[in-house]
Amino acid sequence: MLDIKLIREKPDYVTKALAKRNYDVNFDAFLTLDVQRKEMLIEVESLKNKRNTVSRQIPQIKKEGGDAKELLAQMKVTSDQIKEMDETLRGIQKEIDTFMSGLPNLPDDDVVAGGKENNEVLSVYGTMPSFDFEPKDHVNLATSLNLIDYERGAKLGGNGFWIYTGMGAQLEWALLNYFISEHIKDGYEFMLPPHMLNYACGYTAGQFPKFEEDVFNLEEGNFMLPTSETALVNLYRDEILKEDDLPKRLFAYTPCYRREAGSYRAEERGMIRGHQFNKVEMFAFTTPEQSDALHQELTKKACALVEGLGLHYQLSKLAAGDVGAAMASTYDIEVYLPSMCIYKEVSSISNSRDYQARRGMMRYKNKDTKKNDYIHTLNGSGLATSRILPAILEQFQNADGSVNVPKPLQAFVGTDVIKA
RNA sequence: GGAGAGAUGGCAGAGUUCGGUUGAAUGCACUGGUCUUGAAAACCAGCAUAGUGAAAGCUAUCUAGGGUUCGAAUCCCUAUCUCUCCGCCA
Repeated sequence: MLDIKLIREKPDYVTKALAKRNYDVNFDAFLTLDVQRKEMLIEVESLKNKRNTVSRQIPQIKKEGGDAKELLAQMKVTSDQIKEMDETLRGIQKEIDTFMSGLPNLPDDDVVAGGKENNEVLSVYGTMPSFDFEPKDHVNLATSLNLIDYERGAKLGGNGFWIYTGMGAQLEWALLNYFISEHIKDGYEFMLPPHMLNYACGYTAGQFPKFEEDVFNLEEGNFMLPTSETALVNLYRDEILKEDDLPKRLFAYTPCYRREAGSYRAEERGMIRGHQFNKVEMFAFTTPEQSDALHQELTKKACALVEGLGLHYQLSKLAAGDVGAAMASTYDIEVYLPSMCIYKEVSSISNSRDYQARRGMMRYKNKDTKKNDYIHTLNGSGLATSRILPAILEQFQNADGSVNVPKPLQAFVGTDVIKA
């Protein structure tokens, strides 16, 4: 949610900032409505004041044996008037809320305009792997090494599901263990949240109402979380934290459930895009002053994890149009997939600033001003194992079809090379 | 799944029987002050959120949403959540 005051005071500034996302808005009608709301509000409030004042006098009049009949009749009229106006006002308020909740976050000043094509590669780690043999793709490798059972996965869950089997499951689990133990080492608090969340969680995260179609909804009204960010961001919804409690550094492991309706499955074979994948997610709650530093910290952590595995990757800063609606700034870590000759996202590290905090009323008591200010929320994958595993298979494959196990995983897996 | 109890400020906890200046007693926590070499204790003062206004103030909020009433924390309906007992169960 954007600050409505900012829209009132500097509508052109907001329009311009959103234009960087290729998002067109005109605030004229909205501002008219906003003024209308305010005028009406002042009117009802004065009516309510009248009602309250008179109501308070009535017991006194009765006590003195006076006749309040006429007053009561008058107040009945006033009361009905109030009810009617409140109704209209509710309608206007709802219209305003709907409009406000649909607006995406303002990109930071240093985020460049435009879409994906304007993403900027900041750094590259390692060298592009080269093979003196014909390298296989991860589907081929995962199948021939019996790491993943795609067919039976589809039999069980349908298209977009797979089964980690044997060493594949061990490898996946080893990745999770590696990430988790690194985060614990860094002093982040480990959370295992519910996988089914209520509507308010999706709203606060900024996914609802716009992206309701992207998640699996349950009959009970809850939905399956598309990322643990959706759970973590709601931890302190409707709460006021102490400034000394910030920043809070957390991480969670959950599977992520996504519809991925009408997506690129055909061209993205294997486990690049599924309805369920594993991810360890980092999350931070900070004061506005701390959030830039935390953004750097989370990014560094995510990079360190990929580097620890020895994978060749690049770090990009996203252009405004590629940044998620709830975010102000995002770095992507993209790992190289030889079979597709592309860099594929394994981590997105974003600063939402106060956008999510406004939606979820998350504040902290400012020590200096004694006022309640909105906190800043940041999130970053650390990391999506289901995207990392294909990269490991493809980047570390040998001519004989075996795959070298990255050092940090060897203890968990119990071997340094996976053979058929 | 069945039966019952409950939800009040940062926390605890009155108020709900019998609707009337109750945005809400009291305690704790927190903030400032007095005292003290310093601290503790004691004492004094302050301390919910949001909207609106230059301010005084006004309006709303006692889980949420409806209703009754001149007036609702208090009465009625619905939803959500929590707890207890029974049943079932990893």
